[in-house]
Amino acid sequence: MPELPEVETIRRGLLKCIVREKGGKILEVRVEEAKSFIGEGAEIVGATVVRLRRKGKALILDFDNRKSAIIHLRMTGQLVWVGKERFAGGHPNDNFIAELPNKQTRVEIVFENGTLFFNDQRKFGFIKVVPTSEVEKDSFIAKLAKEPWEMTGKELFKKLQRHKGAPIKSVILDQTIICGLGNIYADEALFYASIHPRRKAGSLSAQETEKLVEGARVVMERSLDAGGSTIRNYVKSDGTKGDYLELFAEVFNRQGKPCRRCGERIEKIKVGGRGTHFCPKCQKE
DNA sequence: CTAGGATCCTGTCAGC
DNA sequence: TGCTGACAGGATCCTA
Repeated sequence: MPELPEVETIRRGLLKCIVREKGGKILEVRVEEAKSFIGEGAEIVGATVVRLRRKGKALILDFDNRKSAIIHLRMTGQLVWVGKERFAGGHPNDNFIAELPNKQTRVEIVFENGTLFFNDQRKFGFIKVVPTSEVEKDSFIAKLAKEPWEMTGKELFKKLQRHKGAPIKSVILDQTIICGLGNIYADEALFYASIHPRRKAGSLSAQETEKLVEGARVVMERSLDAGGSTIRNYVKSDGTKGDYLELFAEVFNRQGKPCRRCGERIEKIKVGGRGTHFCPKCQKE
């Protein structure tokens, strides 16, 4: 579930918790689910986090011993820091505020000043320890395309021609084409650009493609602004769950509700096996 | 090479 | 109250 803005929000939040002296050294790594941790926990015991990076939806912890941890949350992963303060991000469920560890806790990284919990209901996510020099060679990282802020409309337009028969929604979900969008922001970006999600990628004009890249930037920035504060509120709260989607989503999860641009009812269909939300009037096929 | 579907896994919700 | 099937903010693997 977590897409680029959620991962970036986690990165910013964890900067204050685990980098250098903030979290201190790692004392112990507890792996509760073997498939959630690739490598040996012992490789990072005694190490300190010196840098937190993000590549698309992947979070990268660089340690002071030439090792790095690549973390991918996939659908239901979440990271919860429990120290003096509590900070949580990723898949929004009750684990944000629940007692930890619990049934969904897959890995615990115990620092001197707190513990980082990696929870993941569906076990699709993972933490992978590799030499820092090998991060860029990782099979997933190496294939990542540019993020929308670095990509021009022209570049995307050119890439679309190689997948001209596929629905545009499916194409922009492919991280090797454009990096960072997931199911929410793909729908939101298409709405922004007034493009029907089932349109063949090859049918988009250069101008539409330009608008689509712009939309990707805008909707993710909007979420970044909303997400950061909402997650803080979420954690600080007494247990009330705020739906931060409501703060920025125009179409996602709004099926049956009126389009904020034209009043038409938002529809939900299936595209490439994924639930897809759009306005039939603003986004003509 | 591309496009599309199945698959990994657990949990929740709607409908009977 | 069970049971069943659909679905879930991701990515990869397999097949045609």
